[in-house]
Amino acid sequence: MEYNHRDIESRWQQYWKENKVYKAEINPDKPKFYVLDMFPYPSGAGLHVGHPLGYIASDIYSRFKRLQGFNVLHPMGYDAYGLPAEQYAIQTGQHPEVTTRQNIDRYRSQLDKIGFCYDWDREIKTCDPEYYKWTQWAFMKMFGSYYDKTADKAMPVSDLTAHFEKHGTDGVNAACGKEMTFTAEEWNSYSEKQKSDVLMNYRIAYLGNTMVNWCPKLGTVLANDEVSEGVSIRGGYPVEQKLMYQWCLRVSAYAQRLLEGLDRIDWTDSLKETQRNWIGRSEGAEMRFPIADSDVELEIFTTRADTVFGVTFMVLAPESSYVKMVTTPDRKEAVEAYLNEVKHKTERERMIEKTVSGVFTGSYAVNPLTGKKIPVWVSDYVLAGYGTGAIMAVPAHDSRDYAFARHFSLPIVPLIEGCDVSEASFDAKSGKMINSAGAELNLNGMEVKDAIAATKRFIEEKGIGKVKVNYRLRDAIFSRQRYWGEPFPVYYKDGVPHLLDESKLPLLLPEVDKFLPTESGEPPLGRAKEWHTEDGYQLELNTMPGFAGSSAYYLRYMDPHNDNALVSAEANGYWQDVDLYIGGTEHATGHLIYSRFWNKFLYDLGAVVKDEPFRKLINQGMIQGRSNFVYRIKDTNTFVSFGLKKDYDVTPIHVDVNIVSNDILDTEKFKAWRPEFNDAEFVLEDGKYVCGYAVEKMSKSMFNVVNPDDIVEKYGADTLRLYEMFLGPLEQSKPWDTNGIDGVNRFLKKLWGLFYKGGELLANDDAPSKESLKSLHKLIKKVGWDIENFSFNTSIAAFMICVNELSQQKCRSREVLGQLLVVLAPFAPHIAEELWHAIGHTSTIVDAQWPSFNEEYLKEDVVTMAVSFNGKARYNIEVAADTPRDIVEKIALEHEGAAKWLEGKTVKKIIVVPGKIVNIVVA
RNA sequence: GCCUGAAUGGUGGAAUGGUAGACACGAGGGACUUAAAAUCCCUUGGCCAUUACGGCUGUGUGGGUUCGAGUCCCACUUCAGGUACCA
Repeated sequence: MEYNHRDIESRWQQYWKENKVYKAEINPDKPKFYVLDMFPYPSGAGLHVGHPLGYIASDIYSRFKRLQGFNVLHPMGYDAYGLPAEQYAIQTGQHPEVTTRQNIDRYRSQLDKIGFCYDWDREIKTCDPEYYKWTQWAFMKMFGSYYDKTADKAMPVSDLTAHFEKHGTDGVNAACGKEMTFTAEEWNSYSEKQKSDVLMNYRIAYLGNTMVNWCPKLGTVLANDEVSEGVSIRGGYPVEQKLMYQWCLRVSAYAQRLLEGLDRIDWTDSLKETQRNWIGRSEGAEMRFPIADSDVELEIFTTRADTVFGVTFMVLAPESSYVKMVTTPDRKEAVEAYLNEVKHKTERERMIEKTVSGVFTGSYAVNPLTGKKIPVWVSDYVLAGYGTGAIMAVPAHDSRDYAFARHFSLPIVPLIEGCDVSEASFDAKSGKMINSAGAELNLNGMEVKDAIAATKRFIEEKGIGKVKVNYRLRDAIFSRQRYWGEPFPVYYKDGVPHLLDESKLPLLLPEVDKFLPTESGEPPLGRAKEWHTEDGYQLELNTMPGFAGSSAYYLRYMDPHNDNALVSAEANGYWQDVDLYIGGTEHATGHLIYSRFWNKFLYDLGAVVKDEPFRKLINQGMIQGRSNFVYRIKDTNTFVSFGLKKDYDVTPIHVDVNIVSNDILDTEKFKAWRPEFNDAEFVLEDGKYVCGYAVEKMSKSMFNVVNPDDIVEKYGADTLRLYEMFLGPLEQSKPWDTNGIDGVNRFLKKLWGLFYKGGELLANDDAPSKESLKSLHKLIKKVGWDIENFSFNTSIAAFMICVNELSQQKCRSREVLGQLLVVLAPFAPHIAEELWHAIGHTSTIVDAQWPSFNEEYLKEDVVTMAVSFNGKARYNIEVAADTPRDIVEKIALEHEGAAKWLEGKTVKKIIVVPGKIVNIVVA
């Protein structure tokens, strides 16, 4: 009987499915283990071989944990809301739900062929009302909460209003958009609209006027992580800044907790560092600079309080509200002209040009430490959204201020001993202070670090400013002007937003005639005829962004069909959190921040038991494409082989990788590939046409897409799984190269050959030989260690070695072969299951027990040790494994070769590494 | 600019500070075959030898620590990824 992967794999996949072998249920008698993949967005292109990489790794880990006796939760689902389906709908009129369902079906069939151990009964789709009910629910809870900084957690807004009624803002310590002060009387006299506006300043989900990334081509706003270098990540369309009234989530309130939480989770240092940078905590001081002859005070933020004696001008962001207050009448025209100029520059232009520009406002600020008057300028290098939107400029010690000062010929005062500011600023935070003495504060001679501390202390004492921590992390913009997303459970009554009653959830996405904005520029939901409450109030027209549905999906898997809660206390109490999360790094500053925020919020509510959702996270590398090229001689239809192309004037042309094998082109298939190549001619080398290659993104236009279905059809799922792991370290990005897949396929055939010869089963009940046990236990030890360390590629090498050894030993022991199969089962479950039953087992290998290895079998009787002189290996000696050190030394020195290396030298010392090395140090 | 990470044969990649190149691909040679495919065996970092299970050299560059460094430390070069007028 030959190894027939088609028959074996379909048969066992069917069996696992029918018997619900992978169903996970709460079992308090067993320890739980939750393994999660980042769920995919089902795109129209289907899966290519890069997608399953992480899924295969998590599948191996899940199966391994299960064999070890854990109750494993390993679910899968779809992040089903998204722009591509909607763009497609706009073009074709096809409802996004239809497209999405088709794509999901395609994904499912592709995934099924690879033999994953998902519990499909727990499948979720973010566009399913049963699921998005809980996305809407969480939004309502956020709307109904504010962040209390004293309690350091989210609290009900009703607590806040109760406080306002009694004490106004007195004693309130809450995260908010801007500081507010009012009395209880004032609060009580406010209209409903006014109260609503005030509360928006505190709610965790709030409506706010914010500068957003507006993408006119997509007709929607985008989050910061959906934009890169001034263009949208999806589609690559230009993005501009626009002020809009939008739903936002007060993620910034959680900045400190998001930062601290990183210390308690097992993620890579680089990913944690990326998040730390994104959160961007910086400690500094806020300081007030009064404007001369005016009541206005400029509040600025600085991390370099020590440089206050070197401030030679002030700069305001163009969007800053200070600009109007300080511009003098004679400068009004110039300032307005500048603001207008800046407004019409897109983010992209600003970034590319990076030219210095600005305008003087006509006002002067007074340095509170020196009393000197300094000019106030406006420039677009200061950002409105960070700090206070105003800075004190210290050109000697900040490169941006330096460029500005040089451009406008403003003075530069060095503050650090020995620094040279004739060519560039001195930005380093080290050295001794000079030129920094005022009437009340003298920093001269201090180290920068001490000077910063001294200045902070001084300004707090004098009431000039206060110590302040700033974060770069912004609130998340939560509105999208799109159709294909979760509707907000919100309606408007007299311009005031209200929540729907919880019993009305889920609020279903309505039908529309077209998926485009309305003529009046409203989002697509403006087209829905019945889009209002029973009593006629208008429902919210925006929908939620992509990250809404993916922020808590891991919780829903714990209890996917619960209609009364996102997750029951019982299910959450048992499954707790994700023990292992596998996915790409591209989510580092998007999903992985939002999820952590969302989870912490739910934790504050008491809805979940863990405040960090993902205990350990592994990032699988990206699989890039490997494109092949043919070289056409200019103005001909003749193609020249790679090695000879230098002799001709050629144009490289992408060629479909599926008609190339080991970089050799199948010239007949090439002629048939496209009509224009039908009469192609070739200049060959050694009778072959050799193609060039390049590593590029895997995409249709490069003709380098490799479909997993084709691999499964030709070699089988087990071969695909092994080969994907064998390509290299999981976390490393690498190009897909089908060359080499024969190696792992041969391995599976050899494995099969251990069990069958002809049609005859070879396994027997003979006692296993000592060397077979050694081969086996070496494998068990190695693979167990490898899986825990995600070093799957080296495991596969170990399997190959083991099978070769057992084959040479003619090992047919049922016991040894059985344990080999159990160890292999996480990697190649189909063939393992098949052979497991072939040698007489009746229960599935999925439920077998991971074998423990026995060190006794691994011990060597005789070991070979390398003898080296001054570290250079010279000859080997063989000694019994338990030979004492002094005897080993003696044997090494008595070796026939020793004399040659010892001639005329004296032995200084001998280092013995048992079982490995004897190093003789000679003079 | 800043932050990560990487650099080892023709290729993908192995190596708790202990004989670098496991395992695999590719290539070359051989067996079987009318032939091909499949399968099996041998060789395969470079250089020099080939009477020798022989010598030299070798993990981006230059230093250092060590009996011993691909691995640790310092400086540098190159590449990849992330991030940026964040004061």
